[in-house]
Amino acid sequence: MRGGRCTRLSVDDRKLDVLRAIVEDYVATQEPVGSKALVDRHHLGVSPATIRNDMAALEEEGYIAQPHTSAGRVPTDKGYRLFVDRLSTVKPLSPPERRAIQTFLDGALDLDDVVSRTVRLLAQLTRQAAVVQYPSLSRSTVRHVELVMLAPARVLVVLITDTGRVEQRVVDLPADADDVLVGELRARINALVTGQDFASVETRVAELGERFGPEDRATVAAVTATLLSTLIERHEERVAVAGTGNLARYGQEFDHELEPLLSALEEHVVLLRLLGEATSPTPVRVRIGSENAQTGLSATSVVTSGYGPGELALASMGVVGPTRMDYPGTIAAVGAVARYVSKILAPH
Amino acid sequence: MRGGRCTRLSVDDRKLDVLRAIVEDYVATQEPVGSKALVDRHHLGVSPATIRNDMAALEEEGYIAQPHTSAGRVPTDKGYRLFVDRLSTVKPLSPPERRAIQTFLDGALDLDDVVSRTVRLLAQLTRQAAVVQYPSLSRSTVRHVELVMLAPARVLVVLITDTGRVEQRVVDLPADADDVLVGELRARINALVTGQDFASVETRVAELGERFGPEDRATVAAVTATLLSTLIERHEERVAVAGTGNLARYGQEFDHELEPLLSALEEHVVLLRLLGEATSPTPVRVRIGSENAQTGLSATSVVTSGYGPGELALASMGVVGPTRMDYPGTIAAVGAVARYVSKILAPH
DNA sequence: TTTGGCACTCGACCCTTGCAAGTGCCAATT
DNA sequence: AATTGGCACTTGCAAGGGTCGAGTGCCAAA
Repeated sequence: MRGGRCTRLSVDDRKLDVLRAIVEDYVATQEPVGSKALVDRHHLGVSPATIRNDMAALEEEGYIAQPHTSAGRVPTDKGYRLFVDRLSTVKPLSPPERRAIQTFLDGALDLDDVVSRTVRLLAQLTRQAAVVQYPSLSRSTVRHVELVMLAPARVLVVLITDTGRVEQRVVDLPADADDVLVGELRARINALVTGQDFASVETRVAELGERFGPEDRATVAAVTATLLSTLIERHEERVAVAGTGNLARYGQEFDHELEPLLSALEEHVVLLRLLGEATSPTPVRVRIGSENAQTGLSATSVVTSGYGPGELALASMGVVGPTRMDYPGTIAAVGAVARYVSKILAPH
Repeated sequence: MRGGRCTRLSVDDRKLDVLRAIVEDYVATQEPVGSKALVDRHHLGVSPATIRNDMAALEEEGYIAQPHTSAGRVPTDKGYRLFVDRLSTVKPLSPPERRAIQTFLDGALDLDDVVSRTVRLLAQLTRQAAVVQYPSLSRSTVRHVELVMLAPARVLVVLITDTGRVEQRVVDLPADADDVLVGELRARINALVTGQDFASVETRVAELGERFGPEDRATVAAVTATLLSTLIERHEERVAVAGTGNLARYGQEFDHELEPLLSALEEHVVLLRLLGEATSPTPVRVRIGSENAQTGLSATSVVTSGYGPGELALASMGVVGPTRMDYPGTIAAVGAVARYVSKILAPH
């Protein structure tokens, strides 16, 4: 009978098929799925009893589990992982969804607007919570540095990057300064750093003090120190969040764990760790349940993607939801949005 | 017996006393409160039966209601209103709370930092969701306007206010411009608007075009238009939110209404309407349940206060929570934080 | 290797019952 | 007139008990 009358699957192939069916059904219905329901909904050519054997094996191997002795099976984190890695095909977005991405993002005015639109778009498309990291400074180049005197011993430092991002800091100077000194400093800094990327700025600015008289060195040092700390500390600091309300719909399911989840979504430090360091824009990354235990979100899955103009990603964006999420759909949405935003950010 | 052996309350006074007791007990226990429990916990010198009569009267007048025919009484919005207006005394903050406010806010670096610390502080003190509006531009004065050429026909407009706020916009010019023109424009704009408040800027900038040659007028107009729209549109736009997780603790109580609430807390437009227009920093304002029905938050109460350096408030901050909240404590916390932040923002 | 049958488990649901809290009313008291 | 104790009534809630159904594991047969 093996390899017989029709295109027959080998045993292991069918087991994987069963796992896929379990994941799909469970994600759709939110209820433990049993052997009978499985053969009804998917046309596997075998009887429930056969499925039961396969399920027992899958449970043995840790891919599924049963919440109660006599209930259906539920995928484990390990099961979802296998599903994502080997069993799912990327689900292409529907034309309306594609249109939504375009119309939603094309009207963006500046960088802030791009980010805020993106995060709301992601939340809406996936019906989950979305997180978007502002493009990091480290990979951008400096467009302009502006110094503005606020008081005799206070200067506002404004840093403008080629991605249109503006960072500001107030510096208290060790001694009073005049417009001439500040003007000269502004000119020299700009001559040194305009067009440079972050790493270069660090080395170039260091030598700056030598070109000024000893009496001004402290002032120069204060300004450059602030400039550098702005670059470093605000490095990848800011994130935008939207769609937390979508998680409340799953509320019952997270049970009483909703509060720490919402708290975590307000903690930008946690979110940044969650988004991880961006590598290259293309691949979408999935972390499932216990895989992000360090961040205290072991009940959730996270789907992220880097984005940015070139081949290198400037930052990350992603979606946070229950482990029982529609992985193919979410992966497709995050990937599509990340690609589109990257295109928008490309130099024009 | 009236006015007899001890300090006796008149009937109406006792009814109010009963209402106060009901509100306090209900807020503390979250459970409908009955006549027996009332005389046990508060030493009113009368029997449960008497209290029952008073409660019947209070219900008649709409201050309390019973969820089920034979359950205890629960305050209505009208009851809370009376409680807040006439029955509650401001509960002074505990010394640890005062210390927390100081240590938490004193380390703030710049305006962004003040706002983000404030909102987290409020959320922590009240154990509810907190909202803080960034100081509005309209009451601030202009410290400096900076123009930076990004490309021959693109200029970045940066607006710096005396509160340390920085707003930015990119302008596409109708024609190429050179550094000379931009430099002159920068000088003229700053001469006109530095130190002026928003209302003055609007009139002063209008005449600017006349001082330039006809060929440059379109360029000048583009820049000034952006400057004005920045002042107007970003008017009171930004808000910070924290503590949404605290609302999840009340989760059961909001029942399935948690999702729209979380969504509303992400809609800055709604929040701004909620905070309302700030008048003067001092009085704390309370909106209870149905009183803010327009914003779709009729199940919640909102406690707000204006804040800002002078007698006029620059912006508002507040707290959103269930109608069954600890009003005296919340009012005290919001008031104290608003006063402290105002002090920090005062010119130094 | 697959299949049908069968006994077993266990949560979900429904119904009943008892309980406790709370109310409203009334007659008695001060 | 206000207050009080008593009493009957309502009603949600929790506990107990029985049934049902979905699902499993195992085993013998094909």
